[in-house]
Amino acid sequence: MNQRLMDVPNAPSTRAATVLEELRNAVCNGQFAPGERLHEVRLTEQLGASRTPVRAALQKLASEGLLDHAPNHGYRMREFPVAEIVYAFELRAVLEGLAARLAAERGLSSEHQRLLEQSLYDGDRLLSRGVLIEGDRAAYSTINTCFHQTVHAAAGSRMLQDMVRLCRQVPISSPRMIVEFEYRDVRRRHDDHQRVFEAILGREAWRAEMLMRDHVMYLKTAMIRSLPTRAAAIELRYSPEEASPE
Amino acid sequence: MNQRLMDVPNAPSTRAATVLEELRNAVCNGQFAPGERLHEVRLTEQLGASRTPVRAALQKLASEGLLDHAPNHGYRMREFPVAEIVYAFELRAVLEGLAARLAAERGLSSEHQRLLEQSLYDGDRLLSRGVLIEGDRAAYSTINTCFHQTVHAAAGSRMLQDMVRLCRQVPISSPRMIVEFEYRDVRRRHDDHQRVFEAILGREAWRAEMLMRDHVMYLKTAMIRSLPTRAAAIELRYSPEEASPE
DNA sequence: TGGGAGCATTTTGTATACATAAATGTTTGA
DNA sequence: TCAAACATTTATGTATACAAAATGCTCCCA
Repeated sequence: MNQRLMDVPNAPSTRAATVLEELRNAVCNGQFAPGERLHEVRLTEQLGASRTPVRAALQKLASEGLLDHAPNHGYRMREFPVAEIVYAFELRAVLEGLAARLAAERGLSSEHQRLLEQSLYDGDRLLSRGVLIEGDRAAYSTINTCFHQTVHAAAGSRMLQDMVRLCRQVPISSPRMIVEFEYRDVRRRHDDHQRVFEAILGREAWRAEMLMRDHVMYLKTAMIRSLPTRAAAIELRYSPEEASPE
Repeated sequence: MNQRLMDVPNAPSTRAATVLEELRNAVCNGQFAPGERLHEVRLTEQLGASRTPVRAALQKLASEGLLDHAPNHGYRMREFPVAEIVYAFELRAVLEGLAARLAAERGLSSEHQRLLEQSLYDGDRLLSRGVLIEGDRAAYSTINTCFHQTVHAAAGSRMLQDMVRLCRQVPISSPRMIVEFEYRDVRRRHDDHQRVFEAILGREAWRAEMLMRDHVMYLKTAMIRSLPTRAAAIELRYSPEEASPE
């Protein structure tokens, strides 16, 4: 049986959870400039809760890598240079590649298989018209998320799931990254999904890994293509700093 | 110049930092049984601080994945089945592989190159006797850590470094994993380092990734070999659960 | 005997007062 | 005019009191 079917979806029971959710949204949507300080008392007024839950939220976000914290100096918004955003995609690529491989090695549960087939079917239907219309963007995003999350779940490692989540919540700060959404592009991504699914189902571990990895790398290149200024692209030709390690 | 050379090494300035350090050690060394509850007040007495810093430490450890937390139900020690520990090695393998590739793509700073050469030189010296003596274990551990951390730093991604750190602090609970420490074994690992370094220095990105990845996978197999009971090994022939995803 | 309602206890969540450290601004001396 | 030291302000760290939720227990009743 499906446990927890009747749960109220994500009703934050405690004030700490509410505050955390609001703060995370604010942080991820670029409400704070890089390096900006987040004063506890100011947030207190802004969020309508005492310092305790606010501090809890700040600590959590800091440990997720979104904020910086120095003892007795409070929290600051982290800076996310373009290079770090690109690295997040590289990380996702190897992590999701690993997830696909593990899923192939373990095999799919019937429920996971059903979910994957469902999302492939929905994608087929969406693309069957040959053109994309208003609202398809959100619909495909849902389908896409379902496919990926199911693969992560099928890999069976909580740590892996957590890490992918961390990669995905990196604030795409400056250039409000708009991933391309032309028919050809979505078609390509959907075909990728199809192949990954076949590889997992056929227990072709190595192939599943490579396909998924390249699938995410494709997103990376799309993101880089969408960078508005040439300056951002130049920022990517980083060179190693002479800073001392660790 | 080397900045921060005269720092007192890791003197935890605040009580919260002290408590966090102590609690993390306790948790990682298996002081708590899987599923055991960690009462705030009890820890308060045990650690000699009020609930505030204790709670902060608990929250941090929970967000690192070492503890579980349910609102109004407190914190519990997480369970780490053998499979999850093996997954941690798989994760390390792909993450450190990525680190080696990025280091090769970016190129080494002179300081990073120096550190890598130093650790290789030290390893050579340690192994030149042809046998291992008392104390070599700790010495090689230091050398090994230096090599790996330098590669991570050379990759230039903080998120990557954080994730590797998470992988490395998984509590090796049940079978107090003793990695083999025979001469042949250490020799092999040292040779791996040598090759990885050459690949990075020669900007052979793909080769660096594969070599590092396999280097860590070798550790994984050594760990599995060292599992005491056959029961643990059987535990690895996991099959997908029929649980509902997400 | 079994089950459940209701109270007591325990434990966590929240607010807040106080302590302490940083940052700021001002005064004073050369 | 500048700088160093002191005083003031501000912000974070810590402790604790109170509120609310969960747990466990007793006792009653069918």
